Amino acid sequence: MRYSEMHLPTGREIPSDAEVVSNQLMIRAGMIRKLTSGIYSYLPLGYRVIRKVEQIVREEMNKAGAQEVHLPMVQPAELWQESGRWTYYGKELLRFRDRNDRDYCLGPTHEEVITDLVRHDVKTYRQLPLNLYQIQTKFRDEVRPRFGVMRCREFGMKDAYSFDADEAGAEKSYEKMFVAYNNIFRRCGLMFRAVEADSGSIGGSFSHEFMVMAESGEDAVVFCEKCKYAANLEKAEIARPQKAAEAEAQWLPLESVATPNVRTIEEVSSFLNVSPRQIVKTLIFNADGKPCAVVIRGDQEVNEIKVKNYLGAAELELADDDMILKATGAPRGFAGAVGIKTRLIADYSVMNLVNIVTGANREDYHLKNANIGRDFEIESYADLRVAEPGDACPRCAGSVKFVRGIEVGHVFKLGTKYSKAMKAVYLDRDGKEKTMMMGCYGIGIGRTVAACIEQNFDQNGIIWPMPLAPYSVIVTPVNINDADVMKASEEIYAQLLACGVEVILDDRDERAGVKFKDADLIGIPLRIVVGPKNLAKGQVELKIRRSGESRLYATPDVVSEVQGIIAAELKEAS
RNA sequence: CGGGGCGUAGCGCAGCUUGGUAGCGCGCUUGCUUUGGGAGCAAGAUGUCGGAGGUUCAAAUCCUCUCGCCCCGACCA
Repeated sequence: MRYSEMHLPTGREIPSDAEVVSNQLMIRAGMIRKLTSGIYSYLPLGYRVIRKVEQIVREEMNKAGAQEVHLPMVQPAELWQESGRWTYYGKELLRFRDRNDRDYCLGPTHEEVITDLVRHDVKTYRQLPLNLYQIQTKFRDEVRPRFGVMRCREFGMKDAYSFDADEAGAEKSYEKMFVAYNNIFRRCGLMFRAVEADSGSIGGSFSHEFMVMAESGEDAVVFCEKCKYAANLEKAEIARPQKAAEAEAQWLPLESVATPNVRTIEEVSSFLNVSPRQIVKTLIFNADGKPCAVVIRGDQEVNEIKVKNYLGAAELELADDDMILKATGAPRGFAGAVGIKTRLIADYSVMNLVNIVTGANREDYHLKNANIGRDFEIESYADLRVAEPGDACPRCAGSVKFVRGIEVGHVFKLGTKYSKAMKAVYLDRDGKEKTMMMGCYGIGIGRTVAACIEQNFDQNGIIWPMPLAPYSVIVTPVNINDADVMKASEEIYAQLLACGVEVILDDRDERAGVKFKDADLIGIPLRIVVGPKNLAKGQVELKIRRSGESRLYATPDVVSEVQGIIAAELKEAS
């Protein structure tokens, strides 16, 4: 394409409301424009990159045996009422009415629609397994959109849904998608990691997120240096410690101490001059309306997702002052394990503690030397805390480290959550009606593009990996008023086009500096600079965006050289 | 939803404290010169100062309300 004819509005200034690099660069490079909070337009350059990702996704999904469909974005309330999500989904579901006063929503995801489709058309085990996918616009009315297209309200997503006759089949479908996702992100030229993830209320033991490693990532990833274990911090397991030998001999007499207005762990620690490791924190949670106390060592944090999963609660939040008062008989800040009137579960971290400091369930008092088995009993011990760097790996003898990541894909087994609620059944070999096993698999297309930029940029702009580059090459005549320079540039451009290379000819009447800056900003991997001095010697310059390296080639050779580089880089990522 | 910040030309910003009818840089238009890392000179165009109401002889500036955007938190696929 001729640059002079392109709609490619690049900008020198960093937009004032763009926080992360990818967002700043996407705006400056003329890829996107914000329409309103969390809603973006893609301009020609940005949309080309989107289509690159989509194409890779299509190829790998098709290769994995999935078939592409296109489902409606506007969905009737009835379907969502059937699955139970009309009430459950909350405010993120954008609802509206049509002229006949019927309720609809904009699809934030498509389990309902796909399940409705499949239950209608699939009647026998002979039609299974089935995997259908689409690439489509989703709308989620995010509380707080941010980071440009990384967390926005309207976004392009590839979502796939698998239907299987049984658990073993579902397992296989999941595996296939897992492999396909690895292929997709590798082909996109990304540094990523598949990590174990919380499957939450959706259920099922298997769930993986595909994380692109980037400092700006919203998620923390925990991984082991020795083995392959990697998990989202939300999910990261803590190994169960050994129960220490009985330490009753060390037990000191229980003691009540006045601690006026001393509530937090820090306050208790300094007031009583004991380490937070010797204090036990007692948190009262409201689990579906019922109180439950969780105790954990004072220096550690409770992972609410673990608590929620452990209790099997639909809703979990910290109890309000009223519930705390009822459960403990004391105001916030003095809850303790001894004599509490609720269920009491404990994190592993308190298992081997003796002579514990804890709240007294009495205003302005704490207890010293509380001991499990003498002063209070724990209903059960579980892994309820947030992992920390240096924790023992739950799978091997190593220890874990933390990195940050951007979630670009998520695969999980749904089981029969939707098929059961919506009666997606089939007749099995034995003539019995059975419920289909489902899986669902998502990839954020725009987010993948943004994540790629987060991993590939420098001070001058974006550095596209070849597979996602909107154009592979830009031909830059240094001066369009020099007839020889223009003639050579046009020839190279025409030859590249003829070879099917995606190429820009920067035929603008701009100074060389401007053209170089723009080429760098939009991140074209290869640049052929045609200037009068080199041309006089029959040469042109080939500059590599990523390395900054530049080499001179005889004019007739540069086209094949470029083709070679492109082919090699695409192959490397395949 | 709680806390904070910001809305002035396409973009980035100043002006507001102390009211007097709007400015800078980039970009844009025209001309001349220049031409290998965001050129120079000259001449231009562009604003209901987010909106509504109020105070005042006079409001970008002060007051009230309202809308939008951003950040932190809460919440959440």
